[in-house]
Amino acid sequence: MTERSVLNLKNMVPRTEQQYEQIREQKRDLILQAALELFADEGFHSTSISKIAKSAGISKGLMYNYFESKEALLKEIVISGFIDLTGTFDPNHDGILTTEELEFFINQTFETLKSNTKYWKLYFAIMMQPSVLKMFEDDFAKIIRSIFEMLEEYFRKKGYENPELESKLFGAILDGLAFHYVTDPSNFPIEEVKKTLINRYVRKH
Amino acid sequence: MTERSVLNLKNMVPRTEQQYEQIREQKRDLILQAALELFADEGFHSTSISKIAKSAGISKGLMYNYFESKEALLKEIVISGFIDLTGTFDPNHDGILTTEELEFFINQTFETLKSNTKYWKLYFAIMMQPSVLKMFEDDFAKIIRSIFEMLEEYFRKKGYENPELESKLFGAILDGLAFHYVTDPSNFPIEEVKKTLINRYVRKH
DNA sequence: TACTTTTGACCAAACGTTCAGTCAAAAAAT
DNA sequence: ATTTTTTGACTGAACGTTTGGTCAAAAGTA
Repeated sequence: MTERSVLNLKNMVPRTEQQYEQIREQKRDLILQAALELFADEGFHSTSISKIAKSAGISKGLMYNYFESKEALLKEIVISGFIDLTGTFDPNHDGILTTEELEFFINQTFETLKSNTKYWKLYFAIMMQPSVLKMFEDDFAKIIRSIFEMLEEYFRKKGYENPELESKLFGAILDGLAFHYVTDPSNFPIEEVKKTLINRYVRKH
Repeated sequence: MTERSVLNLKNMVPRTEQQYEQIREQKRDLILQAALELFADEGFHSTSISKIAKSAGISKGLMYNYFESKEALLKEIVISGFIDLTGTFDPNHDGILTTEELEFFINQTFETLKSNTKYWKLYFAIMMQPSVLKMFEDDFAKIIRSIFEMLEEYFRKKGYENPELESKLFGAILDGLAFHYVTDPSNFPIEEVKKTLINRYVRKH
């Protein structure tokens, strides 16, 4: 105590920075979680800042201590989620997709589909709204393009007749399955579908 | 004019009513078209009644002469569009899907995808918002269920190992392709994908 | 005149955002 | 040990704006 006061003559801090930082981070996560849930369930425009604040157990005003705006809040949720989602593709970042990596990616995708359904919902909703999508497409485009290039190369290596077509078909199938799953999870045989997909694209050829 | 008044003795406002009706119908279609376009591009909540009115070339107040509310307007667009879309499935309404009918349905689906992209966009956006979807799910559920039942029966008849799984996979693939097409039509090889799909599901087995 | 159609000013409600001020907690001074 | 000072998380009333919806009046048509 006396030590500190000697050491911190200039820096007069009532609560330690660490403490503040910890409180802030926890609360930030709380807000992000509440916002994701509401954005996914009710849509971006139908979800008011007040509703998010209430769901996170804080005041409306405090929201603006943590996030610059409602848009900035959405942006952080969507972009960080997208990076999480696509991060399991080509995990060693060598630009080449092996059979094992593709199987791993499919497995991971279905795993996040179950564990993070809310994010997938939000993602699909955003992809359908050009006025909102503009906020993200720069961030998305690069990642998506590189994924499709690697997929194409994978199918070429595997001897498919039309690799470009096959890569787009594969992407569409994966998104279609995800779409149907989030629309009605209880009636979708996700495990069997996953097996079928792996059999069709990984084991064969 | 004198001619007309002679011809219409009993009906005090006869031919005029016809004219009015025709004008009304035309204007209604104009509004529906403008609204579909805006709802699809900007989203339901971001599209104001004023914007639709301006786009249709009429006043805001007149909108309420043609539609009870903004919600009723959306409802009519979505439901009538959905009926149009699914009407080409089992066209003779005998509850049984033939090979030719399935091929016809796939062709029709891809045709509407190209000619009615805006509707598909709106449909996907709505499917992702439970709070909005509630307005429609009663109307959708019956149709969707019957389609999947017929698909399942089709695959059973064709000798597929797991018809239920296969029908859900087929539905997901079709929606996935539609989703990717409306997201970026210019980069999607829709014709080749259609051929591949028909080859895979109609010609084989 | 009798009618329908059309307009845009108007309303209450809800929105995102701001901000003056409160508070508990901890450091510093006593 | 006690008191004072300093901090930033936190609140909610208030703001300007936009919204879906209404309505009296004007315009058009017979």
